[in-house]
Amino acid sequence: MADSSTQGGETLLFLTDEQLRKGIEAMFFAYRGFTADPDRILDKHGYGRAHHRAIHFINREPGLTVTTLLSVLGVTKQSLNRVLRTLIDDGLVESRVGRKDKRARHLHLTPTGEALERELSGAQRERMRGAYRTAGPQAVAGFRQVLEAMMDPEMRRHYQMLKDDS
Amino acid sequence: MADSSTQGGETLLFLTDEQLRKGIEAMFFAYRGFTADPDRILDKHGYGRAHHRAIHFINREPGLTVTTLLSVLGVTKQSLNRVLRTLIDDGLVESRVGRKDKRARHLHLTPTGEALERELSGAQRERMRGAYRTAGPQAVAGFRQVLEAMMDPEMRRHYQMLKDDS
DNA sequence: TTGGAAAGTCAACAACACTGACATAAAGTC
DNA sequence: GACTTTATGTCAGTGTTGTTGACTTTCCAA
Repeated sequence: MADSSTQGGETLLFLTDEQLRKGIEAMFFAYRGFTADPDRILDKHGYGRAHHRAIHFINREPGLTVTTLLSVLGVTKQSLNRVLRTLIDDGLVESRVGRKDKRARHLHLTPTGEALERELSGAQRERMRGAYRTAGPQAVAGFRQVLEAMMDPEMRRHYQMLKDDS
Repeated sequence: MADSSTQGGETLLFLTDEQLRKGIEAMFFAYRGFTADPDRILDKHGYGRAHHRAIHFINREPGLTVTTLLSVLGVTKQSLNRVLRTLIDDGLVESRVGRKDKRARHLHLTPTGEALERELSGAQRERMRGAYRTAGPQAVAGFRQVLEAMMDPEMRRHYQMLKDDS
C-alpha cells in the first residue's frame, strides 16, 4: 500500500495532496454513479432527487414527523413542503395527524409509494451490491468508516440513529 | 466486523438489504459534509458548486479543452458555458486559442484562479485528511476501491486518467 | 391564558441543470 | 474547392431544487 506504513503497532499515514485530491475526485465521480440509476427512474415518473430522498427516509422510519424529516434532509420547510405536497397529492405519501400531539404530521408511504421506493432502492442497492462485491468486504468496512468520519456531526447523529440491525 | 467473515482465505459477504441501505445513507450524508466547506467559501465569493468543479479540473489538467472538461463534468455546453463565462470575465480562468487546432480553447487558471482553488481544495483536503486519519490507512484503501467500483464506466475512465503520481 | 413550537402557505429569487436552435471558425475529406 | 464535421459560443425557454421573508393556524405546556 502506497499510502501507509506500519511501525510497531502505530500506523503512519503519508497523505500527499495528490492522494487527497484523488479521494476528492473519487467522491465526485462515485456520487454521479450513485445517483444515476434512481435519476433515470425518477425521470420516468416525473419526480426528482428531492422526492427520492423524502421517500427514502419516510420508508426508513415510517411515521416520522415533518420536523424530523426536515432536519434529516437539511433543507428548509418550504423546500420540503413543495416536494411533500406533490407526493401526498399523487397518493404516494400519507400525512397523518398525530394522536398525542395533533400539530405533528406523521408521514407514511402508501402502497403506491412503497412500490416506487422499491423500484428506486432496488436499482441503487444493485449498484451498491456490485461495488461491494468488486471491492471486497475489507474495502466495504473502510468505505463506511471513511464516509462516517467525513460527515458533519449533526448528520452523523442522524446516520447513527438509523443504525444497523446487526 | 459484522458485514464479512473470513474462511480459510476465502471471504464471504453477507449483504443484507439493511447493510446496503446503510451504505446508501452513508453516501448521502457524507456527500453533504464533503461539499459543506467549499460551499461556504464559494458563497463568500459569489460562486456555486459548478464553478468549483470547473476550477478543480482546470487546475488538475491545465490546458484542457472545453470539450474535455464538458465530458469530465458530464453537463451540457450551455450549462458549462454560463459558469466558464463568469470565471473568465472575473479573471480566474484564461481561455487560450489552440496552437495546432485553432478551434480548440485551452483552459488555464490565472494566479487569482489558483488562489481560489487553493482556498477551496485546502478546506476539502482538510476534511478528507481528517476522515482518513480517523478511519485509518486500511479504511482509506477500501474507501477508494468501493467508490471506484461504484462509478459509471465513462466516469471511471476519467478518474483513472487523473491517476496518482504514486 | 399566553408563549412558543409545529405545520403550512404565498411570493420572490437564485443556482444549475436541461432542450432546441442557430452562428462562426477551422479542420478534415472527397 | 466544395462539403462535412468538429469545437465553441450564444439566445431563449423551462424545470428542479434550493433560499429568504412574511404570515397564519393549530395546539401543547407552563
